[in-house]
Amino acid sequence: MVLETVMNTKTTIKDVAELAGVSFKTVSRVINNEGSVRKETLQKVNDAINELNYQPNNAARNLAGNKSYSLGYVYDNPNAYYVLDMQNGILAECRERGYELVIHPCSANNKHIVEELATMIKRSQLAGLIISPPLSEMPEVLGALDAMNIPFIRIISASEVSQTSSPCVYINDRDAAFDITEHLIEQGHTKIAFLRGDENHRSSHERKIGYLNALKKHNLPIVEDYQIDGSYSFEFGVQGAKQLLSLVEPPTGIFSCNDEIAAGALFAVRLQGLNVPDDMAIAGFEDSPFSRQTWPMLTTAAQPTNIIARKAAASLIQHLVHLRSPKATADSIPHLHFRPKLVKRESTQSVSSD
Amino acid sequence: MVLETVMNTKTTIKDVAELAGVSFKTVSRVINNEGSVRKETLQKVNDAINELNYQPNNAARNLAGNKSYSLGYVYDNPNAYYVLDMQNGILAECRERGYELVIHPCSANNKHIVEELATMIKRSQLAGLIISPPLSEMPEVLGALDAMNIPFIRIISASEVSQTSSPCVYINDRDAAFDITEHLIEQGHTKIAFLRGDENHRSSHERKIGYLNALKKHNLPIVEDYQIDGSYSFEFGVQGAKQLLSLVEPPTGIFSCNDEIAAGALFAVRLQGLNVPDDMAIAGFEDSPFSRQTWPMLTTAAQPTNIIARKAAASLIQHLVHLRSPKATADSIPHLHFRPKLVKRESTQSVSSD
DNA sequence: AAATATGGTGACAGCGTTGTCATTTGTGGC
DNA sequence: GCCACAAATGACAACGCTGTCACCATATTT
Repeated sequence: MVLETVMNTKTTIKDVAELAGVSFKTVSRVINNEGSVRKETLQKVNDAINELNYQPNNAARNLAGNKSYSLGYVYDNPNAYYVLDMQNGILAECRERGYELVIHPCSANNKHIVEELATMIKRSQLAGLIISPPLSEMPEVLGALDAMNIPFIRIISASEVSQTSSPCVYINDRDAAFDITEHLIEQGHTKIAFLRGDENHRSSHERKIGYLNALKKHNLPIVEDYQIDGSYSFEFGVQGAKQLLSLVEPPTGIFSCNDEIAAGALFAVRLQGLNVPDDMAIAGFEDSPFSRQTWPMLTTAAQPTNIIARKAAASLIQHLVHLRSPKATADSIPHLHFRPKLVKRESTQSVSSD
Repeated sequence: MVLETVMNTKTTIKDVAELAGVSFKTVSRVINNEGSVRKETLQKVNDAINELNYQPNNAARNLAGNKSYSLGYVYDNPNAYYVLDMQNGILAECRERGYELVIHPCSANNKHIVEELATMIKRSQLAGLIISPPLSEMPEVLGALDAMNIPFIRIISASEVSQTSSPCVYINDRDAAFDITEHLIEQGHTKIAFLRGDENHRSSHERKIGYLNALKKHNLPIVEDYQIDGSYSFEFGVQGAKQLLSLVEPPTGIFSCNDEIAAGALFAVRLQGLNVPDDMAIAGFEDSPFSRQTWPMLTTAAQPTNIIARKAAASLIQHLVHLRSPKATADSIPHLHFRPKLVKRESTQSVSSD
C-alpha cells in the first residue's frame, strides 16, 4: 500500500466505482456484504477499495440508511480502572464490527440526566446504549430510554434474572461476596465486619446480602456494629476501620465492599501498628490493579470487566442487526451471567499458614 | 418541557421551520449563529426549537457542510487515571462547544498505527486530533498526520518550546523533577536514586534530566548505580528498589518517575522492614489517586490533567474555527505551558521533623 | 421455442443538513 | 414618495451513501 494513498483524505464510493468499472451502488453492495455480487466483480471492487484505501464515510452511511453505526457508553465513573476496562472492551467489539463509540460520563445525581441522554442520543443518532452501574439501576433512566424506544443493554448487579424484560448482563456479586466471607470464616474468623459501599449502587446491597448469607450458613452471630455503611472510597475505608477498631470487641476480619475501601482499611489498621492478616484480615472486591499494590496484597474477587463489556457490546450489536433484518422476530437480547471469582492473597491468610 | 417532546426521537429542521413559520434555511442560520436573522424571527425559531426539543443531526451537518464536529483523542494508555482525566477534560470542552469525541486507544508498538489512524480519521471524518504521550512524541505519527493535513494538538513533555511548529501543550517535567529532587536534598539526603519509567516516554527522560540538574546544582556526586531504567509500573518499582537496597552503599532517598513506581518501591522497602521516610525517603510523580492511598502517603508532583486536556481541546477547536472562517489567517494554535507542582507528603519527611 | 424465474447490476430518489445564489423586505437619502 | 442599497429570507443543489425498483442477462421450466 502506497503511503500517498493511505494519506489521501477524500476518496468516495464513486472513485472506487470508477476504478473498478462498476456503478457505485455495486460498491455499496460490497461494503455492506449484501451478497448477490458476482465473484469476479467482488474481486475488482475489493481491489479498487484496497488500492485507494477507501473508507466509507460514516456520516453519510448513517444519514442515507436512516440507521446508525454508533453506540453510546453511559456511565457515572465509579472507578477509573473499571471505566477504562469497560471502555476498552466495548471499543474492541465496536472496531471489529465497524461501529463507533460515543462515551458519555454523567452524574447519577444530575436532575437533568434524562434530557441529557435524550440530547446525546439525538445529536449523535445513537443506535444503542451500554449502561453500567449505578446508572443502569435507576428506574427513571430506564423508563426514559424505553420511552425513547432506543435499544440498550445494561450491566447490573443481581444474583438472578430479574422480572424486567430489559436486557442485562448480570454480575452475581452476592455469591461472590458469599465466597469471600466464607473464605474468611475458613481462615478461622468468627468476628467479621462489613464495610459497605455507596447505597445507590446495587452491588453494595448484593455484596452485603452475600456476606450475611455466609454468616448465617455458618451460624455466626450477626453483629450490627460490624456493619458500617459508607461509600466506595479509600477515605471511608480508613474511617470505617478506625470505627471498628474502637469497638469494645473489634472484629478480626474486615470484608470491604471494594478494593479501594479495603486499601483504606488496610492503611488505618496498619497505622495502629496491627499486623495484617494476623491481627486483622482484610478482603476487598473487584481485583483492581491496586489490590496488588498494597502490602500485603489484597484478597479480592475478580471479574473480567473487559470481557463483560465486550460481550455486552456484542450482544447489543447482535440485537441491532436483528432489528434491522426484515425477518425481525421480537428477538430479545440474550441474558449473560458472570460470577466474580475469589482471589486469595496475603491480606487474609498469614504466610506461615500457607 | 413536556416529556413527550423530549423523547420524540425524530424531529428535523423542517419540523422546526414549519412550527416557526419560516424556511428551514433560516432555522439553519439560527442553529449556526450566523447572525443576519431578525430579532423576532430568531425568537420564533428558538421557541420552536425548544418546544420540539430539536437537536440537529450531526451526521447530516458533517455531510452537508463538508466539515466535521468530531474530535479524536488518541492515546496509548499510560495509566487509567491519566487517561480518564484527559478524556473528561476533553469531553467537557467538547460538550460545551457542540463537538463529539471519538476515542482511540492504540499501542505505540503497533506497526500499523499510521494506517489505523488514517482509517479512523476517514471513517469518522475527524476534524482534529488530541494526542497524549507517548504517541505525541513519535515522529512517524506526527509526520503522517501532517501528510494527511489534519489539525492536531499534542501534549508533550518538554521544558521549552521545541523547534517544530506543530502545536503543543508543554508539560515541564524537567523542572518539576528538579523540584522534587531538591526537596529530597533539602531533607538532608545526599544519596538519591532515580527509578526511570519507559524509555519511549519523553517524560522519563525529562524527569531524569531534572533529577541530574538538581544533583549538579547542589554538587552531589552522580552515581551510576543509583540510576535504574525500567518502566512505569509497580513491578519495576519493587524490583528497582530491591536492586538499590542490595547495593554496598544503598541510597537513602528514591525519586521514582511516577507514583506507580514509587508505590512499588515503597512496597519493597517496607517489606525489608525499613521505615519510610526515616530509613528511606521515597517520592513519586503525577499525584495519581493512589499516591494518597499508600502508607505513608507519597510526596509527588501534581499536574492538573483535566484542565490541561480541556485547554488543549479548547485550543484545537479555536484553531478549527479559524481555519473555517473566511478571514483565515495562518493563525497557529497558541502554545500552552504547565509545570507540575511539588506536593510534599509523609513519604519524604518524617513526621517528627514537621 | 416460448414463458418464467433468478442472479446480478444500474438509475435514481432521498436521508437532514449547509452553501450558493436569487429574491424579498426594510431603510435612508433625496 | 421614489430609488438605491443593505439586510433578511427562501429555493435549490449538493454532501456520500443506502433503499427501492427496474432492467438485463442467463438458466430453468413448460
